[in-house]
Amino acid sequence: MRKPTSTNALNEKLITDSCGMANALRVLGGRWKPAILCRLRYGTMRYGELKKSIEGISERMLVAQLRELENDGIIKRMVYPEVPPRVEYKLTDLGLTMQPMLIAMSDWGNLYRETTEKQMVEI
Amino acid sequence: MRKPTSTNALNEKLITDSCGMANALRVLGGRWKPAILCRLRYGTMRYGELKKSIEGISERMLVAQLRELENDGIIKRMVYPEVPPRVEYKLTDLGLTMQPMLIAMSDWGNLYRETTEKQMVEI
DNA sequence: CCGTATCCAGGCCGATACTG
DNA sequence: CAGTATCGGCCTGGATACGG
Repeated sequence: MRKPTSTNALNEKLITDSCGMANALRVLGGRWKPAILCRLRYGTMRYGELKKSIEGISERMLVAQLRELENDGIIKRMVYPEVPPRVEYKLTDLGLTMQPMLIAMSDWGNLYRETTEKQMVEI
Repeated sequence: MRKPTSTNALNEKLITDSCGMANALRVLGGRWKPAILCRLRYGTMRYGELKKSIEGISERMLVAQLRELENDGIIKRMVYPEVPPRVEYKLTDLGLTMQPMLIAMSDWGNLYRETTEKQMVEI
């Protein structure tokens, strides 16, 4: 960046990359979205299963984060007209394309924790 | 996840992965951190260069995000005792290990934008 | 079982002014 | 040039109670 031969090309790449990262962060950056996405990587789950599986989450936030992921096209919500009601969530095809990114983030996050000895609380 | 043979092993993996992602998000999740990290990927930059390069950022936020990245061990701040003062920022070795993750995020974010036709503003 | 509705606290972040 | 200091709005997210 000090003395680039082609400033315009580099600037375009910077913008593209920054926007890409910002896009990714906007979609998966939420207090509980990592936990939700991790769980749905292994298959379909019901609302109640998610709630029980994610310790500490409130119903308000679970619904809110699920709705955002749904609106962003990452997960699909399937309602079965039964009594008692059943609602299942699964990744969409677009959601499945996140896998390499999610693995890269998980790997680096774990490397970071091991390197710095800082530990996180969230599940 | 519906009927796992070994619930404990899966739960541990879920926790590890979620914590990893949460760690990663805590470190690089900030309004301007994508922009900063993208720029430092290409080499050392001065404070003023960063400020000029990142459109719309205020000095307060630039300093704040730089300090957080520094405290998290991602970037190094180098002060040269000259007049006028000169301060340079660069990625640490730990910061360099983020590259695969950053690329994965940038790639997916761009794929997401192309797929959904949603566009972002941030640089 | 699967959610909504309401209230509210804390922190993120922008704008502005000032300094070694 | 490279920052600090201060104020204030807004949005995220937590707690709690209620509904189909």
